[in-house]
Amino acid sequence: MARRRRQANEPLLDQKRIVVVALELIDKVGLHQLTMRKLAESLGIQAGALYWHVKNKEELLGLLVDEISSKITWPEDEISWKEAITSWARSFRNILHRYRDSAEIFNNSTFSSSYNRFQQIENLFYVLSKAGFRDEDIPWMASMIKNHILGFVSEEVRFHKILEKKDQTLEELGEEADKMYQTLSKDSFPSIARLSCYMTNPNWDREFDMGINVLLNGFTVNLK
Amino acid sequence: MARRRRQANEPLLDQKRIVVVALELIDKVGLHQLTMRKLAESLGIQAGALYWHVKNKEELLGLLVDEISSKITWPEDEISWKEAITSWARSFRNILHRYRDSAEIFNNSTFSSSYNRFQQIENLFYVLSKAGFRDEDIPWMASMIKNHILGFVSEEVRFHKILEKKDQTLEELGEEADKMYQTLSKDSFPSIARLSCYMTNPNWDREFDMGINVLLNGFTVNLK
DNA sequence: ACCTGAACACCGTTCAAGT
DNA sequence: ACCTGAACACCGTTCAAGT
Repeated sequence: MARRRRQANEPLLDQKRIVVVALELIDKVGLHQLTMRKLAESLGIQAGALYWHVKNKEELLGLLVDEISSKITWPEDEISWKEAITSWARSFRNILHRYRDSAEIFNNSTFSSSYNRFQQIENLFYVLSKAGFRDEDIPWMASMIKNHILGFVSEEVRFHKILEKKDQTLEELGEEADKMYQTLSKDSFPSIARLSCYMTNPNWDREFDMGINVLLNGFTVNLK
Repeated sequence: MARRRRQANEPLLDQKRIVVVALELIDKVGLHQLTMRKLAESLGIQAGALYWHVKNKEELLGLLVDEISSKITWPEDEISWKEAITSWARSFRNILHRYRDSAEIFNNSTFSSSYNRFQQIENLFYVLSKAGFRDEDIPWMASMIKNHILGFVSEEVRFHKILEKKDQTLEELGEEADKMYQTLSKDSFPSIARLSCYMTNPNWDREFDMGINVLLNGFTVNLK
């Protein structure tokens, strides 16, 4: 297959390339190290040039959300609405894990028009509608599902980051735990003390699915 | 009551005063304008002095979360577990609305030992435990409730901010809507088009309570 | 139309030195 | 012990000028 040669006047940049390289950069250095200047360096251009293609950093983050959203998959149409939403939710979670810090990007991005995000919402609305829920309830139900997924994965990531940190500097484990049990003294927080083993050793996959089940059953009980 | 005079050697700063002034500053200028330098100016000291009292900005944000958490109230012990959690959730939501951008602060703060946050978790665990749920399920159930509240309020705030912006620069309304219906053309997104009236005109109070109900009923169905 | 070069107005954090 | 002064190593964004 003949590779297309770069035209003399062909621009070095376009939004797609910026987005792809930005995601690669985040994968390497993390979201809080993604700067317009470092992104420009990765692209081999000056920082100012980015502003010809995107309005500002906020818009760039919106484009990243859109790109990531495009990877989320829906199952075939043959199954029940509960199976469909569960399958979609799992795909969403997997994608959030595939792109470093992407849950944080989703949380911080101000809602704006975005084709692939709307595609996901459209599908979710469609499935809930076909399931027989009332039009006026569907948007906030969809929103609850989305919030659960993003909140859940955010917590997973927070947890993993703490573990990583403790592997690096092992003395912080003791230091942190000390601080805990200084102010916290088991007497003041008996329930936390009793349940702490379940907090520090969660079964993420199971709890994610349980959460989805709680929502879907809750919807059925309340609204059907 | 005699007001205590400032001792000659009494420090200008302590964590409590820093936290209070930081919250005031956020109330005036918003979270993304809270900088260590502006905070120092509000306190009448140099920026570097802050680092004697807090490790860094992240720790400061953690202290803010703790301070805000201390304002959330639990009802008396006489009522059912569902009423208790509903009442607490409403209080949490009210507090998040009382402190500007506080949902964002909660979302971005990495979990650390904090007395008042633990107080809330302890109470939530206690109520769920007394309600008869299994120990191993309580932490992720509590987490779901928290995620719903934070996600819900975050969306409320996003929504309000969009409305504010559109009041200021009214031409953006048309521009934004244009962008929408250019890429979105109602044919591609029929469900969104049909439900958009419920998206742009939500009944926040009702939908918040409905969400809590969905969770509590879902818990009952799945786990009891 | 697209990009460079250079500037503007900021940041968080550190640290010797003062008191 | 607590704070100042000043620096270090950065940011996002703008914009005349080049091609």
